[in-house]
Amino acid sequence: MSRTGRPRSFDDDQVVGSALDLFWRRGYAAASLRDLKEDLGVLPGSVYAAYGSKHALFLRALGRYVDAAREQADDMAAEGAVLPRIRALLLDVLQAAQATPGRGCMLGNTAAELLPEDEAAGRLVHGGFAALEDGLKQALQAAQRSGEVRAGVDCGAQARLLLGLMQGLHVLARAEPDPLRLSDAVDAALVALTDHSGTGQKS
Amino acid sequence: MSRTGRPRSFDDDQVVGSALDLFWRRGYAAASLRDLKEDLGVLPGSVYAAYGSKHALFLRALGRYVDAAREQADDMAAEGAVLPRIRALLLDVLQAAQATPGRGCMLGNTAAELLPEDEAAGRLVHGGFAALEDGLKQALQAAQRSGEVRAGVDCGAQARLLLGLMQGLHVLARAEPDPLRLSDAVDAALVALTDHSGTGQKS
DNA sequence: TCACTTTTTGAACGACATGTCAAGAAGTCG
DNA sequence: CGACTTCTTGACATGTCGTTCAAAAAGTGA
Repeated sequence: MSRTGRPRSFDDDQVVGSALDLFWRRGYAAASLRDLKEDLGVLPGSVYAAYGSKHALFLRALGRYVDAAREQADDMAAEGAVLPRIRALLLDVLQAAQATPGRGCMLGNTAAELLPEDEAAGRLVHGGFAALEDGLKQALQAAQRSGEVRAGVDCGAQARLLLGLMQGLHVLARAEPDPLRLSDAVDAALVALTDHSGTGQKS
Repeated sequence: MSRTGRPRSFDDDQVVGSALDLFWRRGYAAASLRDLKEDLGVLPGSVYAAYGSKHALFLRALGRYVDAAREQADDMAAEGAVLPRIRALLLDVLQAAQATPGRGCMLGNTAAELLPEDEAAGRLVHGGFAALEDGLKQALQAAQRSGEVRAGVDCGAQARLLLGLMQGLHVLARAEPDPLRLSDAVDAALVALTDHSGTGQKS
């Protein structure tokens, strides 16, 4: 059935998308609803009528980011070689830091600014991290079955290590004039996963 | 020579220390000077007379944190086994997250909130990260000379990896109800540094 | 066309932020 | 003691924030 009354003048997806962009760049507290008006022409009153509060809009935007992270996590164990894909994922953190500085990861940004006080945001962030960790773990396990990853490796622990490194790179890259300088840390994390028979042994 | 006039009623070190504690817990923007009054009894007017601005006081507090990080970095290559000390350093991140949640690392917090816009803070954070990276690298190189670390290891890259993991753990621990769950990621990063002749090889 | 419903609009509110300032308090030095 | 200097104090200026609200605008359905 159709609703009566004046229709919305803005598109919900566009508003949430622009809100995500704004919160991602500036953080939650530093992004004001008047800034959103600048970006979208939507006045605070309309935001309140549509979403209830600034915090509710933030959770919508964060939820969209988490959905995107979930998709990325699901694509991680796709066909083909896994390790190059994980390598590209981590190097992309550094590339993005160089191309568009000051963004970082919305999950990490939110964790640093609002957790653990903000429980609703905490649930979303935790879900995003859990999805990424699980995606990495599944991908590593698949790679282990195909022989791409050494047999003795604890894929769960390695997934947590890689996720931790990823978040750490987001942070370090902010303070680094040349983020790509950190690239060799990615390779250092990955070489431990592959087989090195006949190398690095005592004579 | 002694100065004339009414003497300060507060101790500079105490104020900077309490400011550090406050900024560390709440972040820069969310910590107001009136909060400092609550903690110390020092009114905003006195803060401005003594330090010039909220931002200047923040830089003083951040500078103190960086000094402490430098000391920690210097202690890293002390005598005795290095890897257990690095392991303890990383596990302590998780322990601290469990014992006193919501603090994280002041360097990472500042990077996430203020960088790269705030250039003065950026220089301090960069210096702190550089000191930690160099401390880890020096420690790993010393451990390599003593045979504790395998010969083929790139200590610079490993230092960046460990620093990245450390910062990442600070972030992940905020969203984790049980931070110690991430402990195995620390060991996963460290086992790659030691010698494993005769293990993990194909039959 | 005309009631009816919903959204938009812009002003306004109260709370709180940083930063300022004049007056009083509390020391030091001749 | 008394002049001088500095610090403290609390009120205040100014601005911005999230949020609310009444009135105008713009649709829908009979």
